Amino acid sequence: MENRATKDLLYGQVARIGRALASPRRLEILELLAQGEKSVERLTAELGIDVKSTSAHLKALKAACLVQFTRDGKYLRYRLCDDSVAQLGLALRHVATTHLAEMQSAMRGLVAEPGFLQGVARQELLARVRRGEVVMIDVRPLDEFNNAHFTHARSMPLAELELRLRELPRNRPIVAYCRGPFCMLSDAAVQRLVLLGFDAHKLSDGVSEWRAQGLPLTTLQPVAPATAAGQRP
Amino acid sequence: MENRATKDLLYGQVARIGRALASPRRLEILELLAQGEKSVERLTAELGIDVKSTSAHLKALKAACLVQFTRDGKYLRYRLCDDSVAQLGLALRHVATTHLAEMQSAMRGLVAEPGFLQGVARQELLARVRRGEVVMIDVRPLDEFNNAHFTHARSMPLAELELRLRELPRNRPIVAYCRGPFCMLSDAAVQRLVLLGFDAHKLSDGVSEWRAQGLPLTTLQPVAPATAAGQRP
DNA sequence: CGTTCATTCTATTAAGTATTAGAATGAATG
DNA sequence: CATTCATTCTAATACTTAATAGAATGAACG
Repeated sequence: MENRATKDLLYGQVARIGRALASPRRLEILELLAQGEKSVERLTAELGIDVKSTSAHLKALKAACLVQFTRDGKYLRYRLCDDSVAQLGLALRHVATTHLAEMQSAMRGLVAEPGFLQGVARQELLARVRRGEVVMIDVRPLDEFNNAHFTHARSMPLAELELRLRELPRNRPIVAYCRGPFCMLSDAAVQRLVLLGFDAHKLSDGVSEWRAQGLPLTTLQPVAPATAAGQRP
Repeated sequence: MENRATKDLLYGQVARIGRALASPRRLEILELLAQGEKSVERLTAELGIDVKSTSAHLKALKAACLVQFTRDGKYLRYRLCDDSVAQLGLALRHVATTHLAEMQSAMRGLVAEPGFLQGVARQELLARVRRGEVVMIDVRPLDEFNNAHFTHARSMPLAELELRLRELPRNRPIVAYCRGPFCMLSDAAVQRLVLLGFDAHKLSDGVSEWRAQGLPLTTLQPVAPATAAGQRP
């Protein structure tokens, strides 16, 4: 049956992508790369695993054409092939959080979305930030902020938070965001700020979520690198 | 490190979905179910595999909460949990066809998208169909047509094509579609019709693609069954 | 009760994967 | 040339998976 062979081939190719998405580590790498290019060394540090292991995962992602790299001096800088890869990650997370009960309970452990945000549409939140009624801080490392951030957000990396407390207002709400719903940088920031008496809240959206909703971002590059496959440069 | 454990848990859950998508068979099942509910027996026939094997794959999809079933007499009727599952399938196929070179070459074997469709926006095609300038046929089995089809398309299952040739016009273009870009029902129909002298063309879109673009569909059910998880009813 | 649809259990075979670790290699820097 | 970043190769262990097949079980039908 000719049909069978062709279908097996087509679905087999798609399944290669599925296989690349079947590892927690690789999903984490994709989320990190969605924040901007990163070297293998940097990824390794963020993941807290062996370099060789990172390299192996990157190889798998490259085989599925989800990431590319270019050499930059001694460093290899990896990035997502394309904005559609970030969208795929979003779709996957969306299905996961909607359908998997265990996921729900795991996320309850994280800092809850604040009451005053739950009822507020993203557009309205943005308007308040723009009017200065709410201060929005981006607690990711500075390079990720520079690569793309919510318009009107201020960079305030978690690592520098303690030293820069004076920059934060005590008379207005503060909203912190980071890489997305699974990233815990903003949880840590909010927890600390609340303890210090600030009116701090978490926004679980990250840049990918914001972009998918067509909300305003300030980006270094126009939108996406957008080329074909993950070949040697 | 508490962070690590939580992240592993979260990404581990998402990776379960990735694993479910890592098998060609299961992707094929998802595409079939995107056309509407089907019994295990029916799926088994379409896939051309062992019933036990179908059952095992369905179990895997159920574990990832991608499908649900209800009993209907002797039959168990499976369906996608949610429209977001179909969207995930679309996102996956999109990345695959864009990035994987081997996929491109495999698809070249299929009947090419006709020239007169390539430059035509979907809206314009729909307008022509509505005005009767083009006849659009849905060559999937009737139950799939009944579940959801492009508005103004006529049902003309491939199995009945030879017997119903007189219903087709010889003075106007015919556009055939089926389950999506990987389905070969419309390829077979177009090939046969062209051989018989009809001006027939393939539209590679299926109902999922059409829906994602917000184009008009006629559906049996409002939009989606939409409930929680794939538990025993 | 016998039949059909579907799942489960058993078991085997074969293939793939993650993790870890040590040693070697390649590419660019200074 | 020594160093750093990164990959590759090797190897061992352990786990997971797919396909297949025979036997048993459960659920509904008539």
